[in-house]
Amino acid sequence: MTASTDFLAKLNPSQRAAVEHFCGPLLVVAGAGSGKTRALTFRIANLVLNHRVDPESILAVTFTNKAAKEMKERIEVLFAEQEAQAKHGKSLSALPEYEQTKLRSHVYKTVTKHLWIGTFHALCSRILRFDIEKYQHPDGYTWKKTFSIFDESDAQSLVKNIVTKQLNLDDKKFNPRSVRYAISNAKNQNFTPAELEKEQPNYRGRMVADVYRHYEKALAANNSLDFDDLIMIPVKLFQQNESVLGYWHNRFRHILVDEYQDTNRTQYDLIRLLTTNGEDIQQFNDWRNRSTFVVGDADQSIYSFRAADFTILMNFQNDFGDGLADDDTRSMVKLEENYRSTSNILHVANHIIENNTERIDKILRATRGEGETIFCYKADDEIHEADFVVGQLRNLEFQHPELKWGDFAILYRTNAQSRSFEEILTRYSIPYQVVGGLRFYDRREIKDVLAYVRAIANPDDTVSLKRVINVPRRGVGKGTLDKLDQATQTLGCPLWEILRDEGSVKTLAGRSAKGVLEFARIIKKCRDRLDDAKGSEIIQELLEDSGYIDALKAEGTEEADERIGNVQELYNAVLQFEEENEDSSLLAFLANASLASDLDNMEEGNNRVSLMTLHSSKGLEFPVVFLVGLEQGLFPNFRSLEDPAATEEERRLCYVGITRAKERLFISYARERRLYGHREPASPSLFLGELPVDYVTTNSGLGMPQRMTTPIRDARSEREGAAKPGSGAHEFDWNAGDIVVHPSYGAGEVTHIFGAGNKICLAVKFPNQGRKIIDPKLTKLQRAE
DNA sequence: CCCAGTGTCTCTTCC
DNA sequence: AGACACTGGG
Repeated sequence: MTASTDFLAKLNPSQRAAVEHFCGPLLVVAGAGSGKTRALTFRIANLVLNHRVDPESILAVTFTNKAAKEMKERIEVLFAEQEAQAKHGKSLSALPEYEQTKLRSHVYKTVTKHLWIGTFHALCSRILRFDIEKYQHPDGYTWKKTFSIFDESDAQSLVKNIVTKQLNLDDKKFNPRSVRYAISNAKNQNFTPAELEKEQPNYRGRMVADVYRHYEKALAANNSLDFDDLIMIPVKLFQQNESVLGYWHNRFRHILVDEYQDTNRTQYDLIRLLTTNGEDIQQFNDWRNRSTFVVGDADQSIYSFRAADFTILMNFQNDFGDGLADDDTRSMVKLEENYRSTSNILHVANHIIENNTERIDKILRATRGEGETIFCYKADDEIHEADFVVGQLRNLEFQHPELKWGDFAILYRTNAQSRSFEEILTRYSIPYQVVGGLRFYDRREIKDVLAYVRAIANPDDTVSLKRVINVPRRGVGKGTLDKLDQATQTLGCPLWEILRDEGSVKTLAGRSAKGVLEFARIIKKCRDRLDDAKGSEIIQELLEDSGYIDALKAEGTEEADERIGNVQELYNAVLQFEEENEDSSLLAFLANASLASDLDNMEEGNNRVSLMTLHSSKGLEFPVVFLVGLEQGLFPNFRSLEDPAATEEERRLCYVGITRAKERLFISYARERRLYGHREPASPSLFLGELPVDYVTTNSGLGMPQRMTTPIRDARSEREGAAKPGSGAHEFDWNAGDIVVHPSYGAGEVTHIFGAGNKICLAVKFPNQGRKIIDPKLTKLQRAE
């Protein structure tokens, strides 16, 4: 392959600086629509083409599987283009189709196949397939390569069982869901049960830690991991085993992380360990042939509910970087040109996000024309709202021949809001796709079949065995299951150890023994073929043998037919997986299925209106966006109303939604909405009051939403006064531990200092408000003694 | 052991 | 309104 720089000419200067930065740390602060995916893909291409980096030593972390797939695709095209120029002196598209295919498959074999691109979860599960057997849990548990990945409902029923059955706790006080959430949170911060207990030294903390301990034991007994383990266990393994860490550290010399503002503590630890080989981050400076390149935007941090912490991004300069101010630093680049949206849309977005106090200074410059104004619609109820949206949709599609159904998106805060839109879209026969909600892999029949497969691949997976031991009905009821359970507890062995032994089953199960033995026979038979048969063959056999399909056929209902169809689709997915993947084992397929999100199925070019939550929409863009349900309690969600930090996250979510739009943006809300089957009055969202009046047209005059007076507003007016040049941060020399007084939050303690020079930001902990990030240039802080 | 009928809770957001 | 867990009669 010939070295080439002409593809870099397509980049703007800051993009180019980011892409061409070779070794060392780099933070790319990339606003919405500033071409960060482009920077990432071009960077990978540049590393391989111009710096001769071995594709195997590149690790790129994306936020979704879909993004990973797209990135591989784009890199493949980029390389094929280079080769087409070098070999044929023509552009790729000018070549005959068979030449194109040939080139692309060559690129696949030599480059893209060897790149590790994926989500934290997918990449970590790959690492674990190599190394999990070397991991030692502090309580002595170990795992095998055949581990299962439990989904959220598996995890929750495990927790419920521990709370109610094993520890006899009151499940009102220790609601399994919130306990599970607390455990997940602990794992996302790389806390062991003991560390969690230390963090919360009270009765509840002790109890949750105890559940956590039992939960770990149960996972180990099933040779299973939950989602959080996929990341935490590699981290703990790296911390305890130098040679394992050394291997991966040497292998991954160029690390790229997208959406860095949404990483949590454990994910950060992983990146840090891989970069420094376990050396203290402050001491580490051996960047020869190595880079750690992260891209993010603190204004788009929307995952704090799964322990994402955007101060990790703000700390990058101190952690990995040179810690110098913007003008001098060599470890930060800002992408501030927005290529996506009209300037009207951008203005509205910028205006909204300015209401947040927790942010770093960033300008998003428009590169496009003004465009249309934003339209804000007040509806009577959610049906009327859907009528409005679909009416606009049809109008625009009719009037603008260039607009296709696939160019429209309806974005909402909660999945439950999709229904009213679906009904009306169906009525007008407009094709649509709902992204999210019930995942394909979460359907009952799919989970059943996958439970069979998991049980076959992982003999210790008792949870899966129990799920399907009586599916279809084999006369194995609760009584029998209890007896089997008891036996496993007494013997301390997995369920399968009992099932495999005919004598034991006959003794324990009595009349049900026949069904249990039949089940055991099926599992065993399929398991025996694991080594020599293809996964698809085993599944086919399983579906016949188990009578699963026959039982559905016998039902004869429309619902059962649909389930049969879904199972068929699953089978097709296995076939496709085997075709597309190097490692096409059932284990690999299962991992893929566990980590698949509904977004991954979303197809572009199938020309359907997209319906999805704001969270799912991150990273996407649409010519026309409808942002719906802007009501207090819905968006911002009622759980965040009391907490200013949570409200700010909702506002970032709103910012994400607005910045998805390229040409047109519609915002809507209803006066009344159905909730739990009852009509409830609704009031306009706080965010409506923050829209810049001159940029918005409405159907009801703009007096409507009352502006809320909150401390946040006060902080803003403060800011306008203070943001003059001259009033600098140089006056003060800030230190961690300083006590300051904030105009609206009162006294607090400085805990961190971000940035340097006149670009300094402070993290201040207020007794009642929690931690805030404050720019002392914008908000006057008084120093207290 | 299985089914049908009743009661309970829920709507954050996702890998 | 709808999904899901629990209970009691067959």
